[in-house]
Amino acid sequence: MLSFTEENYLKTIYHLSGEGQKAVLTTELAAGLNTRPATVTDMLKKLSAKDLIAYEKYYGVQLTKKGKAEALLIIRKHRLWETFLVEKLGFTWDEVHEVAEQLEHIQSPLLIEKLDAFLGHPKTDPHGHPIPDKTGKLPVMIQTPLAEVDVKGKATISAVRHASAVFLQYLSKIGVYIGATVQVAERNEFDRSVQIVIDGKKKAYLSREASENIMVEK
Amino acid sequence: MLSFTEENYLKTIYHLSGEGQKAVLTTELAAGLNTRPATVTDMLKKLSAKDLIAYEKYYGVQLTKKGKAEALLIIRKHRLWETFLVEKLGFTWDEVHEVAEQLEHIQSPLLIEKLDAFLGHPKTDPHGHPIPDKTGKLPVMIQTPLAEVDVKGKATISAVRHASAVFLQYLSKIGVYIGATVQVAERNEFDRSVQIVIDGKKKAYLSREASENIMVEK
DNA sequence: ACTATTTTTTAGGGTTATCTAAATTTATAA
DNA sequence: TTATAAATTTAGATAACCCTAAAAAATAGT
Ligand SMILES: [Mn+2]
Ligand SMILES: [Mn+2]
Ligand SMILES: [Mn+2]
Ligand SMILES: [Mn+2]
Repeated sequence: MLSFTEENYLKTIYHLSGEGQKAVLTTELAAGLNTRPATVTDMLKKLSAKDLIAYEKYYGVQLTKKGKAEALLIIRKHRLWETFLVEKLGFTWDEVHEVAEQLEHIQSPLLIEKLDAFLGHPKTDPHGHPIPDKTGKLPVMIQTPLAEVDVKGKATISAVRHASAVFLQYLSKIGVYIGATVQVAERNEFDRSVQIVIDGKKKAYLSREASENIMVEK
Repeated sequence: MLSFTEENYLKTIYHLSGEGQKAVLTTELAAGLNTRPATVTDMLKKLSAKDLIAYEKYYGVQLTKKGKAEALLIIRKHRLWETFLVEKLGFTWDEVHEVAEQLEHIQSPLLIEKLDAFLGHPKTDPHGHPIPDKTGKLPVMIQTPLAEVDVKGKATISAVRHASAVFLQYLSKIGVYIGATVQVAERNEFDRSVQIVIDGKKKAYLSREASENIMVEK
């Protein structure tokens, strides 16, 4: 069985590698886990011995099939719990991440299957992120950043790229939420900021950076 | 903040001391926590330094006011989660304890208050055990063991004393559940075993030991 | 190609929670 | 009261995880 710490390493490697594509470097991992490179090296040896990662000294690390499956299970639990907190307990989308960081480590296959059923087998979490099914399969999502939507183009907000509390609180304040319809009214070609209309009513201005972190379906 | 292990010590001291009355000895604690007396001694020094227990070498340990408050918070979380698992997720009463042992350590005051509200501020858990309120106050329960009910006497089953999976599964099998009405049809004076009638219909035989571990309200 | 810089690993410790075995203290019983 | 038994504590280690500082390897700049 994996320790709390080992699980966090696997999950972070998965995210930093772009869902398991490219290799992750020691320093990136140290930054992502808020720890020191020397500490990371220690743990990489341990995870490598357990066949959860392929580790090449000085050239970074990738998840093995086994490691990826573990990572996806933890992400499944994280996103199911976030969904529970919002849908059933009335948390706001900016309050759930920290609690889910703890709940994702609870060990009970029965619990997670019952929770999934209780929530009606959701496909996405409160941030629009896909929830892996029990075999680790991710629902396919066709999404583009709002930054790439043409002027006058309409789209539906389907996810946020980063789920930091300040960003989410800002989005709530200006009226952006998952499921909202947006139209790009105007794009400033100088700094790529946009003016949008939400649900055909509310107007809001977004910086290029904000619009790159909001994902839409057309 | 308390570690996982420290929390388990406080909770176990609370239970073994009879809700904080008598002192608990090192060996009892070692047995209750499935560890060695030497390990317990180490931890008692640590908890004592943190003013969570009053520890007198060779004469056992008692919770301080602070330690008791922490213990009651953990018990509150444990029992709320057990209630959630049964009421909302459809677990049976013999499946919840192990999972609640993990969930009770999740740190989030907001979570526990929202969970309490979601469950409708329950007073007791699936085993009939009282749930402390957020100030640590326990609802008063007037209960007697079924072993002490007079022959022909009627009562309502309100709790089980021990919540081990085998005992609970046995009770379910013979038709005993919290809220059931029981009448003691006959008591064998030789071994104090009883014959009971559940809800005026189902008959069952109980050993003295079983009847001492079933609590009723008259 | 050869320094200088950056990244990564190794060396050497520290903390928490655990253990077994030995020493000490308390309890029991002749 | 004094020896023996039982309970408890102390001594000495180990494992997991983390740290800083030093050494080694890889990369970049001339
Ligand atoms: Mn999250
Ligand atoms: Mn999320
Ligand atoms: Mn329990
Ligand atoms: Mn219970």
